[in-house]
Amino acid sequence: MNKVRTRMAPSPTGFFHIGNAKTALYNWLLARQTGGTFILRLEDTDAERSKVEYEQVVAEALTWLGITWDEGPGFGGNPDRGGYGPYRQSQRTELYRNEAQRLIDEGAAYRCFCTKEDLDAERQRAAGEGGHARYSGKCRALTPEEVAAKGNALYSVRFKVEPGVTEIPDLLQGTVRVDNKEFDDFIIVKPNGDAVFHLAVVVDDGLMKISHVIRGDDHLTNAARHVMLFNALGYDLPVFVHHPLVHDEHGKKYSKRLHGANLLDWREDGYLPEAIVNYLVLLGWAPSDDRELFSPDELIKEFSIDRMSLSAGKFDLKKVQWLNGQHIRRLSVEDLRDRLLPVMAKAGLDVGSKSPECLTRMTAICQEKIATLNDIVGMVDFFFVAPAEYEEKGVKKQWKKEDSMDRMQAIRDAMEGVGEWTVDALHAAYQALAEKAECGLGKFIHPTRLALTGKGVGPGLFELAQLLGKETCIERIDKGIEYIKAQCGEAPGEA
RNA sequence: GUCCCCAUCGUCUAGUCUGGUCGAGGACACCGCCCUUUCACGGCGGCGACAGGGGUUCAAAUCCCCUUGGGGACGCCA
Repeated sequence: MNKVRTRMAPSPTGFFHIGNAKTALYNWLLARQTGGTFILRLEDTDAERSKVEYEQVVAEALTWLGITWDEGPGFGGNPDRGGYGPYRQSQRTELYRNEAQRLIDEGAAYRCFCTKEDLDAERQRAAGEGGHARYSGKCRALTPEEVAAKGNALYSVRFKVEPGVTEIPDLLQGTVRVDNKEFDDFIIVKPNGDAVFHLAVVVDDGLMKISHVIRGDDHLTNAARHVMLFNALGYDLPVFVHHPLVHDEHGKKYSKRLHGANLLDWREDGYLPEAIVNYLVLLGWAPSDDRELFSPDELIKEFSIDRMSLSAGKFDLKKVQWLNGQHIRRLSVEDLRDRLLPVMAKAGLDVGSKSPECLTRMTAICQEKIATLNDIVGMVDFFFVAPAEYEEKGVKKQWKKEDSMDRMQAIRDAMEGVGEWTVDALHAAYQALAEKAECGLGKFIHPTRLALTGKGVGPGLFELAQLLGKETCIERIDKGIEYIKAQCGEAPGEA
């Protein structure tokens, strides 16, 4: 096989779609595992919708995922990278015009003087007759004299579709055959001189020597047009791999309007890029064994086109969450801590007020409990600020019982008595407490948790108390006692 | 409507090419139980699928055909 050259060719017309990410991943994976080249190309031929800031978004999304490109456009005034540039289609218009002219000269394309209005009317009529709209081909037969007679009239360039059958060599789908009569003579250059997508991709893929075109199967029909163009232009045909689209939970193409359609939504929601990479790849590919947890490096090693799936996968939030939790657990504490810091800071927690050791410890006692980075906030907020209020359910259960006050007093005393403030010492103190009262540990642990954190759930109590420090713990127990006096004093619970 | 693609538990899938080892395996979710100071994590168990119909064959989830269902494409968007 010749050197593998794959590309990702998004159009910078908005955010980076989750489906684009999946496509980018397969292209990147193949390039990386074969020692090939991965190319980023910006398909910005639609000047109406393409915007420079969206290019930035593409780069940011790819970078977040850990996808690096070997060739591609320069950003922020930097030069392009790679010997097949430029990598922005808007900078390749000359190339397209020349190739289009070549097609005209060789009789494979022709000028069409029909106006948009003409065509719309034609389409309307066709729709009314139930048939589907297609160009009549009326300019195809224009003689050179007739063309000359048009003078400076605007024209588009159409590709001449010849009768026959076009075969799309697709590594995943097998060879797909389409009868050319399914196509009308499609436009390859707009009247303003800009290339249409079909011409641009083919010229680019051909000239950039792309070996594998891996993309969503919404392009499968387009591929037939592209094959015709490749052949007419005399370029080597790449191998195609059309993979199924990512579907939403209802089985439709994942809509742009859905949360999560924007790849960066996942970063926002506290997901690890490696988890998203893992999930996305698994959505259209399966390993030969039962493993499901893969690091990007492992994916590079294991990925293969022949184990990609043919049917579309619905996006399953629960599974991504699970996978994210798995990846979180696999991180080193320090790594996890560093990823958690910005999340905490963004939530308003003053991380600067804690020592690195303290933050590491905080991370350690939560690592098993969080599914997303964002989950950390509710797990550690009480380390930064004393609880302003207590969870209603907890108060009812822990502080409104007849013996609640006695327990809290006993807890306070026990804490006072703890010499070295360690997890083990605390554990021992509570055990003694429980034994004396002849009940389970929980009877003392839960009221304590409520006083210290204001909540019913969180990290292990002894670990959290140890980190909080003796003084703070006793302070918060006192506050709890005051609260019970004030709120629950006159109205002891029925139990 | 036309063309193209697809079809195994609720979901993602293994198994299909090279029929028998599949009384269909794994994972998420769900439901129990265990562990346990909560929530998680972890462990154990349960529920749960070859879309339907015809063939071919000694034998079909696997091969062929039809039906049905789903998706995608039919732009001077990409």
